Amino acid sequence: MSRSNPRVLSTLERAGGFASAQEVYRLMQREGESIGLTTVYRALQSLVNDKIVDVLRREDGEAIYRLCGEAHHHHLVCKGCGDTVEIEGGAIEKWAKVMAEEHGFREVGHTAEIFGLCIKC
Amino acid sequence: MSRSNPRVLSTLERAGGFASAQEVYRLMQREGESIGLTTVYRALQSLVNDKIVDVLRREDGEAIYRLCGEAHHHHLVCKGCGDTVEIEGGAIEKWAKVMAEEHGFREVGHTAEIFGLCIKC
DNA sequence: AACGGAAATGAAAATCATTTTCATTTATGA
DNA sequence: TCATAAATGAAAATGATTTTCATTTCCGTT
Repeated sequence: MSRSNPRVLSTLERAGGFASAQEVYRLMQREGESIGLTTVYRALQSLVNDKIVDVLRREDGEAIYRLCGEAHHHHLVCKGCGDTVEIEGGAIEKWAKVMAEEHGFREVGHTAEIFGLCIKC
Repeated sequence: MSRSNPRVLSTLERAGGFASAQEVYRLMQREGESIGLTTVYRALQSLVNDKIVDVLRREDGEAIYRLCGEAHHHHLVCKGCGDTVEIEGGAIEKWAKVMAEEHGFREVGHTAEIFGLCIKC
């Protein structure tokens, strides 16, 4: 059931913990690993399901994957270079909770991301 | 030079200020407007260049456009039936601003969504 | 060791948004 | 009126991602 291919995971780690499926694939090719693009996609999806990996979007819409700690957090992403800072989301948690209650929603989750230009860009 | 087709802009407005290129196109078709998909894409790009329109990404990577002036709001989406409630995000705005400043980010935007099960589901 | 079914694999084809090409039409201004 | 630039859109190209499907690998059971 678990298609979380460990070779894909370790390649993603080696990539600095931040790469697209295509990049992971190319990296593995270059390193002589024998793997199919499809398998890379499936492994990444699986890692996302297992919450081992996070998925974001580049400005051009390409999905990028990265290792993710267990703690629930949010991201501050640079539109220019893609640099990412993990940030605290206490305010969001509260906001989501309040809003959901106000409208009678249960089993509530949320997503939140901030993007802008970092100092270097 | 300005390809900011006014018909596209007005359709985007009518769409609630939030739609993908494909959706704008379909909407215009349905309303009997004669326009090509290519032109819709070009018009939207142009509107973005002119800072009349903002571009974001859906979770699936599709680009969605919205009027810059539109009151910025967020969504509370039901996982069961898909019902959506527009909600105020004052807390988020502040949070995003503070976080961005803390890390020296400029030209900051954000996305935030809450999902859960509504009363009916 | 041999068998059988479930899961994993990957090549090739399909999908889908978006971009590019290019021939045609429309607008503009000298 | 003419000439040239800009706009248009159909069709083809692109590129990421998903699906299909035949094959292979694993594993537990005889």
